[in-house]
Amino acid sequence: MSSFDDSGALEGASLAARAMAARPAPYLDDLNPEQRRAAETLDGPVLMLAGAGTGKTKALTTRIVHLLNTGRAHPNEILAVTFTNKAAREMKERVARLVGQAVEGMPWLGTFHSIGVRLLRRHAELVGLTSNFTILDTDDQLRLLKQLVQAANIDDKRWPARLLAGIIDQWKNRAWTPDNLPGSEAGAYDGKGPALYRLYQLRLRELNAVDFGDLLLHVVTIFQRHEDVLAQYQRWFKYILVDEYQDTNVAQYLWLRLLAGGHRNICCVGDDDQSIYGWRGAEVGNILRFEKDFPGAAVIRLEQNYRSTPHILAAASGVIAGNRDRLGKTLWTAAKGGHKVRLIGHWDGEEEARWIGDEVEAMSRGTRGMRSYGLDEMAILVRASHQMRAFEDRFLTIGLPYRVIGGPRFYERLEIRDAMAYFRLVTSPADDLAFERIVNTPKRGLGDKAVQKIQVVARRNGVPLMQGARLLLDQKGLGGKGAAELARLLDSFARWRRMMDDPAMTHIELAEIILDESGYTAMWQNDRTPEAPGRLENLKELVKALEGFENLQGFLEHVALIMENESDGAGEKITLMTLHAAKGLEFPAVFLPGWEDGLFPSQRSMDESGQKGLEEERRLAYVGITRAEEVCTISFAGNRRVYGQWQSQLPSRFIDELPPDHVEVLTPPGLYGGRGVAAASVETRASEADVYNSPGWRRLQSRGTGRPPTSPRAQVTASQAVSAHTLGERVFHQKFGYGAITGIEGDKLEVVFDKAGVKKVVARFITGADDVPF
DNA sequence: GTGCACAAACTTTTT
DNA sequence: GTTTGTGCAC
Repeated sequence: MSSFDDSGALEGASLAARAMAARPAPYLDDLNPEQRRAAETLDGPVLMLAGAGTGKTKALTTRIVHLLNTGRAHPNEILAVTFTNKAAREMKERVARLVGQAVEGMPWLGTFHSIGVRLLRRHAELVGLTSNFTILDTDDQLRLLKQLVQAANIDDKRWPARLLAGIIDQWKNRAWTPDNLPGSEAGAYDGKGPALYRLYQLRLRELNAVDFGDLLLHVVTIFQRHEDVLAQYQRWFKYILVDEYQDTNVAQYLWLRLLAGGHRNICCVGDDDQSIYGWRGAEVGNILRFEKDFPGAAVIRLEQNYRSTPHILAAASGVIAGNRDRLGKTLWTAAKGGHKVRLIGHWDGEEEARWIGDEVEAMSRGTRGMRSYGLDEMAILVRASHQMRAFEDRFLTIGLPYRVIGGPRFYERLEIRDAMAYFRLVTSPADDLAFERIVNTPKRGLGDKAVQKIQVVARRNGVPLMQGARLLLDQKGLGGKGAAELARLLDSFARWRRMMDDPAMTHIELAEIILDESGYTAMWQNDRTPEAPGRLENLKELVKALEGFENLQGFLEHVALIMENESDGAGEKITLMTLHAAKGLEFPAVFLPGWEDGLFPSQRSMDESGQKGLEEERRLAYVGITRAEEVCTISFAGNRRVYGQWQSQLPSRFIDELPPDHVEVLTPPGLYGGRGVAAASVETRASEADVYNSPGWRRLQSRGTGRPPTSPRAQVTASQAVSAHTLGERVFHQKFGYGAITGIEGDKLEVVFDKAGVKKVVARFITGADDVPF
């Protein structure tokens, strides 16, 4: 079975030999009893239910080491799958650290997708591909689908290609090929979904391309149709380990079940309470029914938490307790003391950002009896990425260094994708999508019409576009400037391809030559827009990234599978990211802003998936809280701009679910001052948009959080009773229309107008608005 | 064929 | 408030 011996196999063997020689297993002493059981129960199916912060990676990596140490498997006979490259990397590092040697010899430790690619490259011909197939990203995929939709004469206004892309994705997640698509799906996409799906798969095969879903689906298909191939791998992979099992979709589940079918030595690690990828096809059901799938499975619960303080843990448990359908775990900790979860409400999103910015600065100095926290120890976790904006704006103005994780990824940028298209086209001339992308970038006078002509010729002759273009030129089907430019481009590609085969030329030089001679670099150099320099910078970085690879092909594959951006790690910065991106991470201090109904839990999630959606949102809340080690600060705003329109917000229902004993309610800034006579009268005028009169806040107050039932909002106005106006009051302005007062400075008012935005106006131009607020 | 102006649709979450 | 798509003038 030499074909299995990948590059690392040699080191792998020596590593195993070395490990085997070391009989004792001191590494096991480091584990608690449950972790130890998880690491030592090597044979047969094992389900490790590992709560947040319970040391699951430790247990998992120790298990790998133990497998090696007991001589049960060579490093290259262990299949270990993770979801993210980061998790894979971490696991490799930790195994290496435990063994005391680099683990290059674990070729089958990787993400589902990267392992899928490797398997598929080996057996591509079994699904009608050749092993040098291209991996399309979502953008290519969408463009391809758009073409098909338009060709089918479908009104893509009513039936956007995007929708179809989503539908097909879901089908692939469920391991439904065009051939085994259930009848229930017949009506999808105006009844044309199934046919288009078939067409799409056909087209992909013609292009010798696959999308992300195919990386798993094709492999499943191969395993199902070719028993011999499956048997080969069943024998080879003696032990299987799966991380984040709660995130697997049906295709991945089938993939695993097929592979584990023989010996059943499969160990799945997961936490049903942290399943947050249902929208991507993940099936919590997979983990819930593991014991049914693998009768006699050992179920091991890791419940001792080593990360968070008791208050934080209690808050998280309180929230997650609202979910049904749980396997049930009770996290506990030996730790004592610590801060309660802090809760604070704000007037609007900007004030929230302002407060958090100030608080971050204060905490980095050390306040409120807390130790001082470095910026690297703090993170802000948001539900949706657009929430980051307010923070970025604020942090830029106060000069607080921050880092965004998971924003627009490097490889997704326009210039990178263009450059990649050039590279792709050099390595695989049949890549029509790449061709279409760059024929006219930079502008060569080859617009839609020219491209259409090329397509006609190519289709008629059954050849890729590149060849079709050549034919078109030969038949003089194109005139003028366009023809000359096209000829030049084709010649260039022929030349670059020869260079690629020239051993004297490195792929880095080649990449530079391509970008240069194509005029692509020049295009940006001549561009006067402010982002042009940054794009050139990115192109340089792209070329630099090539250094780590042997050739262009290797690089292209790498980029297709790397979804995370390697953001600059230099300097102390506070981290800004989504809750999804934060899974698996931990920070001493965590801020969780935007806990408002509709935003979090997300309205869309609830509309689309009802109770199931709400439960997933709740798990997201759980994930968020459990990221915090020492300080967790939850906040919400009473008003927020949504699509540029101001909306009043209610505190999240999850806030009601926080156990009061473990929560400390903070007073927002500027809300001190005496409570005078004005308070009572003012309160009656308070608009419904008022945070502190909202049902959620009132519930909070009445639950004995140690605060008198007086509305804090009343206190504000008391101190400013000199003004005839109050914060939050609805007003009318001749020119700007209706709005709400957000700031008072003497006779100057800051008003947020429904249509006109924030304005500073003088009080006498304002009249009260008696209509129903918001 | 290119570039600009305006309208509309839109924002979860990502391998 | 943003991005993306469409229509129109050059």
